[in-house]
Amino acid sequence: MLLIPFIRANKTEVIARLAIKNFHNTELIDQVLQLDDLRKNLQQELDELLAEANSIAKQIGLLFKEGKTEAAAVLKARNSQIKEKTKELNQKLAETKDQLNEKLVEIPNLPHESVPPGKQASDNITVHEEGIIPKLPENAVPHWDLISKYDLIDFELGNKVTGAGFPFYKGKGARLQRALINFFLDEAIKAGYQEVQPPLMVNEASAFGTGQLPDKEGQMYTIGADKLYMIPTAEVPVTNIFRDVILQEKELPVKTTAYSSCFRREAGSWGKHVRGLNRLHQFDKVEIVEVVHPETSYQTLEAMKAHVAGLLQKLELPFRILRLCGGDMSFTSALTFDFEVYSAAQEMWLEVSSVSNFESFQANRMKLRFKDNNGQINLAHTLNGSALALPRIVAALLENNQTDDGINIPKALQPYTGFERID
RNA sequence: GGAGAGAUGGCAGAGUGGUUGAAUGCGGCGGUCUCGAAAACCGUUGUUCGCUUUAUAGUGAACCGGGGGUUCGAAUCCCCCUCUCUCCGCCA
Repeated sequence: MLLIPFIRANKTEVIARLAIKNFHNTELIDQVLQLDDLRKNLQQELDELLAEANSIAKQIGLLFKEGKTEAAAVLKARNSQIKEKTKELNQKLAETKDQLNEKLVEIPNLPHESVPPGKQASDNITVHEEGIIPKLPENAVPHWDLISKYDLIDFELGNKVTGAGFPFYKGKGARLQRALINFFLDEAIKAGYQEVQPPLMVNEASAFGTGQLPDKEGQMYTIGADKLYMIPTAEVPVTNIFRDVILQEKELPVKTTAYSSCFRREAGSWGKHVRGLNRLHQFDKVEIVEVVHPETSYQTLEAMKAHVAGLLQKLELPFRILRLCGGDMSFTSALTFDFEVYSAAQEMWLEVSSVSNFESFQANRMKLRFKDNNGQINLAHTLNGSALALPRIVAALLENNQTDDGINIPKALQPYTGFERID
């Protein structure tokens, strides 16, 4: 969430920049500022009363020691009255804080100045494109046909055991998955990220910390009996490692990578865009997360992009990078680049990674700070990116590398798969 | 799941109603000493919110797992919740 003093000092700019994200609720901004004023007034009033009560209580203590019980009784009565007032004020203050927070949390992050305006995916800007789109054989087919031809993934079985969108990976299909996970993790470790294996469920506070709550409750699977949420991405448990943490400046940057299964309800999507591996309820992903000094977060964003691009180059996949427009960006992001690979048989670009700088938005929500060398406490910046999401990578690998009698595995991956071809 | 014990500052650990934001030790930071370092010694050491002609300053308030209560006054008494540990049961 945004800092109130910042909103107050830059109200016009805040409104203008939120408009890029198609957020036009200026009333909400005003309400936040008004509630904050009220909060301050109540705080002041309450503090004064409490100060008086404290001093009287001390006097009573002294009077008792001197045996002046009558004088003490007078003060006691006075303090009882003050106490009634503080109770009232306290309640008002708590209510005001709740209301303020409720509103504040509804204001999205400000987009970076380089974010183009726009309403939907078609307004995104392609900033980079590389790799060769392969010429497929005459009888080339989409990955779902290849998957059944070589018996790599069983959707029907997943359907039986769990439901649509929860496939079984089998044989070389399963081994390809495992190879990709190890490849991605090893590359991340080489780039200086520390590996963690996070829990696959998180509590409410964590889901709030990274911004899934209160907004996107519907996106997550919930474990109602235990008030837990299945993670939609490893970003959630990994970033929340740092919730309520004050780091030392010299500890920055903190670079973390994690492999996890991800669970997304994604209700209401049908058609060929969700066919095969294009969209699943459970999928695997390797995520990279960084906590950095505010001054270096945009350099870090570039480094993360380079890392993701390197992975796709090694996998020999044609890809492009998009600068997301205001309307297509997430609530929490300040600047996001999407990576899409070309899936040659579907003749479609598939999103395989999203790399974002959240600046201090998440950090403010989860109170992730660092103490600088002058002893000052500041909010850190957080970033994350997929490096990479598996299913669509698998789809593109299968389609782009198909031949009449098999599928070739890219060289970089062969040490991990232990085989060079699927046939 | 059953029984018991506990939750205090970065860590360890005192504190059972009245200048206790909290002894002491360790760690951290600054200094003295030293060519330098170690040792020793001295000093310092949390977070949040408010106010003060925004001040690496002053001042008020809050915080001893979380929430509520008793009291003029609570880390200290009472209630609820959460978590941790030990033993038993179960289990990979």
